[in-house]
Amino acid sequence: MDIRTRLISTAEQLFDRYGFTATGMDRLTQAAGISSRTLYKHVGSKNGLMAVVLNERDRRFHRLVGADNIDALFDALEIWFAQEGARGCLFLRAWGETGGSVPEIAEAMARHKQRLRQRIDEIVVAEIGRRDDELAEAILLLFEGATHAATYRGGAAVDGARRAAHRLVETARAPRRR
Amino acid sequence: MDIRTRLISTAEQLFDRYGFTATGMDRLTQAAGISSRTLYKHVGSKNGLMAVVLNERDRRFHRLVGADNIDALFDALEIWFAQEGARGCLFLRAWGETGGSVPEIAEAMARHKQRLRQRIDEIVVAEIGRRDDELAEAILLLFEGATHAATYRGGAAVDGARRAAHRLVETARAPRRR
DNA sequence: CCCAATGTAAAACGATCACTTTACACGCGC
DNA sequence: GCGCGTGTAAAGTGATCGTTTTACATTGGG
Repeated sequence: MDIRTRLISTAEQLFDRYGFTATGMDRLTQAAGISSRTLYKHVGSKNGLMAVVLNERDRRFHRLVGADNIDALFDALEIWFAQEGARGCLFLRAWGETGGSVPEIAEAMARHKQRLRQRIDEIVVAEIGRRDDELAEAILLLFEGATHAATYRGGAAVDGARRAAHRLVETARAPRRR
Repeated sequence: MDIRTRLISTAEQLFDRYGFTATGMDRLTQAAGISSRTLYKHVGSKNGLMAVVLNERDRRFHRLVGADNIDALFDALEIWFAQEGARGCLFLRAWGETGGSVPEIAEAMARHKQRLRQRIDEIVVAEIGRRDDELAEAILLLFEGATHAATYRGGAAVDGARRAAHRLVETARAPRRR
């Protein structure tokens, strides 16, 4: 495995499991099996590494969340949690741990959330045949909610989100009685 | 103001703004205007302080989220964010930063989430006149989603969650067509 | 064949970490 | 009026932080 890839995926795992600030560079270099000199040649700094980890995770995330219907969206989330565990959104966690004051990290998180919203917009169009901002916002909130509630409620949170999303899609499809 | 109260509310602010691990004890004692000796007499350790902060926040949170209808629930969230800003759930953040391995903190977060769910159960009963686990779960997810999405979408996230919750309540009130 | 690139190991950098200790000041109850 | 509880200030604990440096190995291409 490429040394940079190994570094990034090791860092992602340690950051996710133990937190960003709590994960020291020594622990990281040791786990990745590289010297600290090499690490700094590759990513410049700890903040740089965090940003690289987040951007790589974003790509991986959007490769997984690729289909265009509600079920596929929440299935992807369920698979993600089954594979890696649920400890909340890593982007928000990085942003929170750095007080939002590291530009590269704040930008990585903003980009990720913006892309997620776009993905959901596309799913909404595929589901009901037109744009619906209110519905998309609701699905985003359910997705975000499931991401975080899954840390303490497990996979049931994803089920609940999927069911609620379906109900909302139904009411959006049917002509509103009002 | 009582010295202990001042310590706890100062700590809560710093932890929330800059992160738990990133906030050092020196910065904390200086901001609270107390000696480190006094701090350790009161809360024993940094983890102890974190747990105390969380439990105190839980009390304050449930004092605010006291009413028993959907609007009041999300109004409370909106007020909370207006007063203190939105940086995600502090309980989940503490749990994540400590890797879930500090019992006092893990318990504080579990208690908080359990009480939140109970609160929502009561609101559901008040709204539709009977228990409805699926609806309660959905509202919890919307609440959790709004809490986290508000960090990057602002108050609009709370509006969206409230509207979605209302729609779900409507469909739960009406006899299900199926 | 040698140079440049890329890696390692290990020590050192000053700063900061959570926490303890020493020494001293005040106020209140018995 | 003395002791005790509660506070401060400040130095010191050893460990660990992120990062840089020094010195040396390996390797592939011109």
